[in-house]
Amino acid sequence: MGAALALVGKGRHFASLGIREVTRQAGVVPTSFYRHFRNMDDLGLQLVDELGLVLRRMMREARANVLQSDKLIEESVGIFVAHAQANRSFFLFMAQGLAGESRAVQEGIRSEMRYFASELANDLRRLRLMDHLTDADLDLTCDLVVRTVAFSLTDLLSVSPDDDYQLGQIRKRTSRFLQMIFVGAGHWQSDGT
Amino acid sequence: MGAALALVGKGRHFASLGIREVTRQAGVVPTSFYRHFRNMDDLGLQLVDELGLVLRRMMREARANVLQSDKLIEESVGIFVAHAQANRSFFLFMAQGLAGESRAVQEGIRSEMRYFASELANDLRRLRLMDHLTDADLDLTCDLVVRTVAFSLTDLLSVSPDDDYQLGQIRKRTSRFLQMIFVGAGHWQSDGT
DNA sequence: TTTCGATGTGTACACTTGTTCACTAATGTG
DNA sequence: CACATTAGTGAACAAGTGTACACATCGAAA
Repeated sequence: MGAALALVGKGRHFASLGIREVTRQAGVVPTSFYRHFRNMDDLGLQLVDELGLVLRRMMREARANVLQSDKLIEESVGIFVAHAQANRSFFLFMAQGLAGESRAVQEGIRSEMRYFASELANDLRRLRLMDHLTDADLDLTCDLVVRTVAFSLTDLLSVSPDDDYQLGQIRKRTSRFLQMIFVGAGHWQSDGT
Repeated sequence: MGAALALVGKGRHFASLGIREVTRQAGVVPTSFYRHFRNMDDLGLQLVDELGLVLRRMMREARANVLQSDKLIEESVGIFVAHAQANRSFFLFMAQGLAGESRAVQEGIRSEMRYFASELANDLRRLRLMDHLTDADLDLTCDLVVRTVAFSLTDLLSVSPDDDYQLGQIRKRTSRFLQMIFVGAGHWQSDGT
């Protein structure tokens, strides 16, 4: 799994990786692959599981740091960007998987995003922000937020990991997106604007 | 190019296609490939160019039909979904390319999206909607709109092309997203919040 | 009608690929 | 200690891969 991630991190697309290639990168003979996975799709699925852990770690850190801040959004986006940097290959894999060729991986990643969105909704409910929204509309908002952040992965991962200026731009732009969404949610009348 | 698209339409990922595979699908001998393209990346780039034409056609149709409607958003989303259905493989290719393995294709698709966003901004300016926004903030809004619609491709293309119920759900959800964004833009003060 | 440029063909070569099978080394449990 | 499980090995095979080169076909311009 580490080898596959490493190749993805080097710019390859997961769908184009082969068994031999992965085992070569892992410094192991091709047949060893079958001790752990049935095929590449299987490997992909297990990567999705690990991705879930990474996302949960990120969420925990966000919850710990964000509450005491008055700039919820900037702080959260900052943490997201930091994690995306620290786990570049994982997030690259995630971005690829959304339109990947394995239906199962695709569904796995979507499901992680749904979970993330629902946790976000819970947090907002707990903080009594957006109290005027129905549950359905709060879910809608959180889904949109998560999508927007996820899309920013494609920006994030296409710039050099140490181009601090561009990174800052992306952080700022993503924060503005979220601000605009929350302004919209703040003025949203739950019965058709 | 048609053969490559056909394979993508069948669920394959563009990054995993090989020259021989494509020529086989095209009913032509492998060496013929080199009469038209230097390699697969080259083919990808030419596909992006054609994708540009498809998008422009869509934009034209949207402009023709949307002006006389009071439901700008629903109408536009409807046209988008219809085109995505009619050119499934093209849009599949677009969704894949955003996180694809060819940097050039990636940049090409982004650039199409930028163009699309800027045209949208022009239209909104011409219609004198969102007149209170600075140019920069209008661009921001349109970028967010285009991203949101683009992301909905991953929903759209993962359901069966003739599951009308799901299709309707996606159309409705995407419309709500855009409504929320425009409510946000409508209440946006161009100097912070 | 000849000539030319674009497209397609057939053969060939050196690799790479997924998967199989029987075998060996390491690991931790009774 | 012995034993069972797990992980890794090496050789083998049929099939597929990218690419090179010389040759054939065809439509249009001369």
